[in-house]
Amino acid sequence: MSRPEEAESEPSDQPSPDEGILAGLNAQQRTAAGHGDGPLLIVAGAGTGKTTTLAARVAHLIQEDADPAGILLLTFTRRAATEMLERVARRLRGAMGDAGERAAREVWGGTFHGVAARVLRVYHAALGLPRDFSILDRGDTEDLLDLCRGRLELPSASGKGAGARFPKKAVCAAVLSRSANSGETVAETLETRYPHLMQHEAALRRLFDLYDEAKGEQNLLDFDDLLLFWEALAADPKAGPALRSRFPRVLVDEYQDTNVLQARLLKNLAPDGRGLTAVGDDAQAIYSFRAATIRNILDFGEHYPAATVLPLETNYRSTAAVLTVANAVIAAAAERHEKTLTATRQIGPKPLVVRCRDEAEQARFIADRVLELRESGLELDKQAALFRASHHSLALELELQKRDVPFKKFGGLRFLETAHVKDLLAFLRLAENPRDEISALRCLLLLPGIGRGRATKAVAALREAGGEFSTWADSPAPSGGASEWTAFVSLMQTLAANRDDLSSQIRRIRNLYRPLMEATYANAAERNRDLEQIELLAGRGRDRASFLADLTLDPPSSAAATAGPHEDEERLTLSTMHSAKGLEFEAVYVLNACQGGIPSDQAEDDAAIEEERRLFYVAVTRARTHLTICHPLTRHLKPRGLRDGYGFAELTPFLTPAALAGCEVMPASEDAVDAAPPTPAATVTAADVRAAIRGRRG
DNA sequence: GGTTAGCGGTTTTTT
DNA sequence: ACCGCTAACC
Repeated sequence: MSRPEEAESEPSDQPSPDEGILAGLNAQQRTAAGHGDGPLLIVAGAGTGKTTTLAARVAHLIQEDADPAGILLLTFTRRAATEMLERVARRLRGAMGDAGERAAREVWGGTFHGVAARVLRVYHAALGLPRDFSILDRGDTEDLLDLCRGRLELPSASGKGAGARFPKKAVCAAVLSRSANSGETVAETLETRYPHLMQHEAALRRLFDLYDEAKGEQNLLDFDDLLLFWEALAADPKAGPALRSRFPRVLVDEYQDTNVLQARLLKNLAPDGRGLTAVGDDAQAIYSFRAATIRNILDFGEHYPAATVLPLETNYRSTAAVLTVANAVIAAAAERHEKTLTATRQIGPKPLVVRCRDEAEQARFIADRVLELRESGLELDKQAALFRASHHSLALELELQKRDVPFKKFGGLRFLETAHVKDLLAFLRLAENPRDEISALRCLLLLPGIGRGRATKAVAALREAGGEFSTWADSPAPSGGASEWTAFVSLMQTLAANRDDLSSQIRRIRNLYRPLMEATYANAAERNRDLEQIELLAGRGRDRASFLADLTLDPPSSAAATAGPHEDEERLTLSTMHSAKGLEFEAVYVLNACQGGIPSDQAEDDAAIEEERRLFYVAVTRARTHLTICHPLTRHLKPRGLRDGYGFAELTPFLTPAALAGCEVMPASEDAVDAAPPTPAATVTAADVRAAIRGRRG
């Protein structure tokens, strides 16, 4: 694709041999990539070639003789790490040939959690941790907490009595995780975020203690443990120095979305900041719900007094027209690092703000426009629809389905979080770690004739037998499901031996599970296809433990993204704004840009509204050329305590007059011009009016 | 005693 | 779609 309108071309990862490893970078990028050993913060605005710069910096370090296996590259997603390391390899190949490419593969790249797991598998012995711990995802954490709550005989979550209500498992997990990630005590977290639960502080702390104990006994670590154990190792007076000399270089991407725990970990990995590089943009901080704090990036200079702070301000992604609107959106933010992004791409259409009658019209409009651009040569792969909450895309999904437009959806309920997928994996996880009681319970409860009572007893028997599944063969089969029980016990014994190829193990599980699934789910055939995907995903010769860990730490974001019958078919992207972080598209459609859509109606205090503003900014800055912001005039409302209904929706306040001045505002159809503004219900009804008309006729 | 079916009240964003 | 409760059923 040629883009003659560009004043400057995007930095390239294929340097010509005479320009050296930093070839193709602009002056600001070159300074950042070539910086020495001191602590470095790169404040990189949206689309300013952050990935290019970071990749060049890693390549530069390796060329300057840093041991690639001593470089940690911490990114927000695994995909970001993979992409970055590919770019490092490309640069190094130019400078060092094949040896350079091999060096790039030695870098330890991944998410904080992924790298933590890898570090702990290597250094487990230093902490007296077993090497083969299993990793709990969010759902597992909740289930185990729930189990512990039962053991403590705490009041249940939905008791009818008004005062006695104990928080639900999801809330308990949120409190615990927030406290771990923010560095606050449980009491502080309750006070600041959950004041209505303060009466339960003592009970919650007992619950969390028991949960920790259970994890210890069952050889489990949750997401937060991965970071906490890594931090403990780094902070240790004996092990810490060894870890530091093993990894003298640490580079962190998306630094604005790190939390107190992660900052503490980094401080322990590089106490004076030597070898530390952080890259981020305070204007794109959108993860405070995960305890991320913008203070990390704003206070970098105070945490590391020797720090150099370098900005990247030349935007290579978006046209000037798009950037004008983006700059106006973020200019209204309450607190921010002042920086001005300048565009290199001058020519492009004005962003559109489209008034739609309702969500259905919004869906039709977007589908029309996607196909129109597709006709003019812009592939579906280069277009994306972005929304605040996963369910906002429902109407659009229906419309696309109707018109046979292929799409893949990111964000929201994950493939791995669906019941049938979790069921299948529970068998594998139990075989891998027979002490894992959550997985054991899940498997047992699937079997006919086994409910809570028998399942609990079977788990206890397994524990006492030291994880030998043969102990189950001796106990009597339940009356209602003798054959299933026998098949299950023999399956577990086979899996425990771990002699078959992983995909044949999954095949065996599916054979047992399929009839059970057919009895439970109406759409068993569809679900069975998902399970086939897992079998394919497992591939050949895959190690079971690492397969399970990878799946937990880097879950496939959608079933369609994993594979499917038309794997390489081009598809439109549907994504939550959160999941679109770091990506770019030629054409972006923002859905539900209305009050209650973005900002979400869940956002209440000023800080939350500011974060919604940054989220909207993230969405807008994903667009390279075509930006279409849709605003339905009526919206499905579900206010607390009221019945469902439709209400008038105002345009998002984030499109300030200054931002709107850069846009072309248009209705999607004639209908969309005159939708009713908020009007109180009239005292007369249509029937009254008809009666009056009749009366007037005499 | 223990399992299963049915019902009513919730569901932002994610490693 | 999911959780937790209640009431029928073995």
